[in-house]
Amino acid sequence: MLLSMRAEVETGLSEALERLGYPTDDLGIERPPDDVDAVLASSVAFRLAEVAGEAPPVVAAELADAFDTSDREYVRTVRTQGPYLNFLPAERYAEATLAAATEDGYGHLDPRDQSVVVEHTSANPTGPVHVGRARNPIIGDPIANLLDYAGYDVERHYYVNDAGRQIAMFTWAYERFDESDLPDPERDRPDYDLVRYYRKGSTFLEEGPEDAVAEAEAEIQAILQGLEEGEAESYDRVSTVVETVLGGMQQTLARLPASFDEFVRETRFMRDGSTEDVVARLRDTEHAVYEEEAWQLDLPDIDKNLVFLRSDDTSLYTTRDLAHHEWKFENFDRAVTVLGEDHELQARQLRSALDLLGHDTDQLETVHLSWVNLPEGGMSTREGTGIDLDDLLDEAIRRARAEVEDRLDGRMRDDELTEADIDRIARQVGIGAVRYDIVARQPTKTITFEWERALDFEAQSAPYIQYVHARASGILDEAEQLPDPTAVETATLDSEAERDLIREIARFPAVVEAAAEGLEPPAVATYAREFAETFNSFYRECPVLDAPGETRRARLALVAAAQTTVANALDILGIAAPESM
RNA sequence: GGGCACGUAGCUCAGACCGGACCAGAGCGUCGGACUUCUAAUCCGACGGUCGUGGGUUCAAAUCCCACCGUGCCCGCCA
Repeated sequence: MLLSMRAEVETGLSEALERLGYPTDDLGIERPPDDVDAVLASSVAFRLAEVAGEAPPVVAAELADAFDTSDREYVRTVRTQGPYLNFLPAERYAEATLAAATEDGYGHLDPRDQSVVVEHTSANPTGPVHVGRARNPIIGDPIANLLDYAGYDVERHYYVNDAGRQIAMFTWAYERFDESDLPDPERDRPDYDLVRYYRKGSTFLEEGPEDAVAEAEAEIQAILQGLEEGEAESYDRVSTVVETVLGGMQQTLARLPASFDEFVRETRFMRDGSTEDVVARLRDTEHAVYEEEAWQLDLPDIDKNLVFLRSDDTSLYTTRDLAHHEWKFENFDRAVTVLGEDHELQARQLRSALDLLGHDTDQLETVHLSWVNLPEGGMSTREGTGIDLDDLLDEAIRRARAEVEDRLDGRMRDDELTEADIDRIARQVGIGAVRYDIVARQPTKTITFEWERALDFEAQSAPYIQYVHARASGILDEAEQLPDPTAVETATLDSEAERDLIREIARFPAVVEAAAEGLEPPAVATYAREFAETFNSFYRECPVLDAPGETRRARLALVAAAQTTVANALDILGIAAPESM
């Protein structure tokens, strides 16, 4: 609803400015501070002061007079407070907000008829997903959700690196070593099973006898060549390892949950000839140079040359990724990629090379994530350092369960939680807490992973927000009959707590719009927390079920609207909204 | 050495892209209060900050520009 109100303010203010002969290019519309009784404000008067030859407050008063509120649906009055213009909402604003927010899809913007592919996670299928990698789906999934809410047709892709050296080495190791040479797997799962070969192979190459290592290198090289030449046998050997490990990784990711519409395999772009085709076209560009027996691109504004064809005529990761992105451009209007910060240079080279090939690279956006480190250092699948995401989730659920059981005695609500409820709550709260801890922070900031903080259920955390949903659900549950939200007297909702809550509900679609625009899930996380605070004040001050007549009806409608809003905000973040906890 | 990012209360962060009611807001921690009232995973209060440092632009700077300091990442015919 805030979006509609803003549109009215924009046209109204433009008209007023025009009438007075002022420029209309900068309306200075902003959100007023919480203690101001307005929904929107403008600071134009500051900038107009010089043109007008008057002090800002004088200009503001002049504008307030010129603003025509007679035909406005949502703007009731314009008031000045010093140099600021404050726009106060009409009762219709509250009515429309309640009506809109009780619809299940509240927060979804109008469809745009534009497709976007969100690629995220894309971790190499070398072993179990660790906590460092988990930042990618935990931010990538909400980015996809956000674009979906913003009206795009979204597809979620996981790009599977099945053609690289790592995978060739893994394949060799898997075939070369025997199970009896390996330690027991940490879990009875295919990715935990196979990663042992990967680690064993990696250690062997570093520490093994010289001639055996040379022999292994030759075998790895042969696998890579086989892939390059399109030999079916090489593809089969590699895919045994890749598909098995990937299957295991998907089980972990599904717990978050993060799911994908398509797993796009890198080898696809070797087999269909598109990588070769890219190479041919790159060679014809004026930036192509042949140096040290390899084809390279001397890209504008990038110091480092990009090698796109090795001296042995094989392609590189980035070459194949170029073919991959040309395919994305053919099939989607926009492409968003969520990558680790170590790919920053590679992403710039990719963009620049795509530009060279004649693509509109404005369609391509990249979100870079900084590392999640342990207090003692980084995480690595190959070295086996780091914490498996499964372990983190298990521990989170275990602690959440202990918490639920602790609270059982002091529980005021007289419902009986079944064993199944306790399981459900532990899972929702435990996993929610892990996700919120990561999604709420700016991706550019390095995270040092600490158990205590990641699993703090009382901080600014998921359970705090989930609790609001449970409280709202509890009230609605007991109310039995819900009022028609379009037929309640919103005027009875006149306390500060009620007005604040309406205001927060109304702002949700605008939050979605801005967060989608900037690809910023943390903005939704912050909103959800602020929303929860506002709801909790309302909850404390305004009894719903025991309120008299029309007040009860109106408050019930308000609680229903709040429940939908918080449920959908959590939905964007990929965090469960518990009915009870 | 070069490129990119980050630096805000003791700790973890929001605010920065788009300067304005911010002489800066949360949470944790510490201290003190509130459960006969729709779930206390809640709420209320107190203590706590030269917004890394220095300069500049502006009527106005946490926010924009420059320099410096500190930290992370990258600078492979790896991915």
